[in-house]
Amino acid sequence: MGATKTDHFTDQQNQIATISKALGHPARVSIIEHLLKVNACICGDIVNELPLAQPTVSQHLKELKNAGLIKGNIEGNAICYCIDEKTFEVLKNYFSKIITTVTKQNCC
Amino acid sequence: MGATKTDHFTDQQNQIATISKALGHPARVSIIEHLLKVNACICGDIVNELPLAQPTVSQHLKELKNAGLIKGNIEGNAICYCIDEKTFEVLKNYFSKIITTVTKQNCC
DNA sequence: ATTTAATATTGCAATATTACGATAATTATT
DNA sequence: AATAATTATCGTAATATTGCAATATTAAAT
Repeated sequence: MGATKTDHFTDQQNQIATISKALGHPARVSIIEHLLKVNACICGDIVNELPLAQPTVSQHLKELKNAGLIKGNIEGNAICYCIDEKTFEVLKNYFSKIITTVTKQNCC
Repeated sequence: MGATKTDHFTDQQNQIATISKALGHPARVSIIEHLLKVNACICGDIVNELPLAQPTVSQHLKELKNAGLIKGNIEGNAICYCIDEKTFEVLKNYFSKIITTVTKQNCC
């Protein structure tokens, strides 16, 4: 089959999975790091930075945006993309909770 | 094509992507949460908890293990799986760094 | 109104993932 | 040694992802 039965899982589980999935490709991690490096938000020169064609980069940006990891503001005919910390905080808080819960218990 | 050119990205970018990808499926997030819930580490009753067949669960466990998110200890004829905090800490620290870097800069 | 520049969309091929039935492997119990 | 219990692997079908050329869209500049 191959159908992912999202309806069998909680909203939070699906949310964490969706965000994580968006970060599950090195090109998208690389885009995030580039947006971080250029201090202010940047637009289309991500294409020049990555070894990928323009449509491919555009597609990756779309996925990051859908996951809420970046936001894009139209500036003239260019689009200014930048990181959306809120979504990263969701992940960070989730993992923090896991870590503190685990260390309290004795395992294997 | 569809080939993911991992060699074009840094080791850290590939590492973050690999770990994130493993968490990029609600079933695997659900497995992590179940391991967390049952306090001590648990073995095969994950199959009973999830709406998935035994081979599917086994496959998901394998991916979580390959990503370093869980570890499995043989206990008799069963296998005791538990969370490996170290890998979650890698993610947490990475996202923490992103968050602090972003909030320092003014964006869009 | 054309042209130019920047980004998105479409269409398609290659590959990867997901899921599960059937079966194998491993170990404990009888 | 045979059986039962537990987990892994194989094979395979359905679906999703990745990547890019070609093309469309959008907005500024001429």
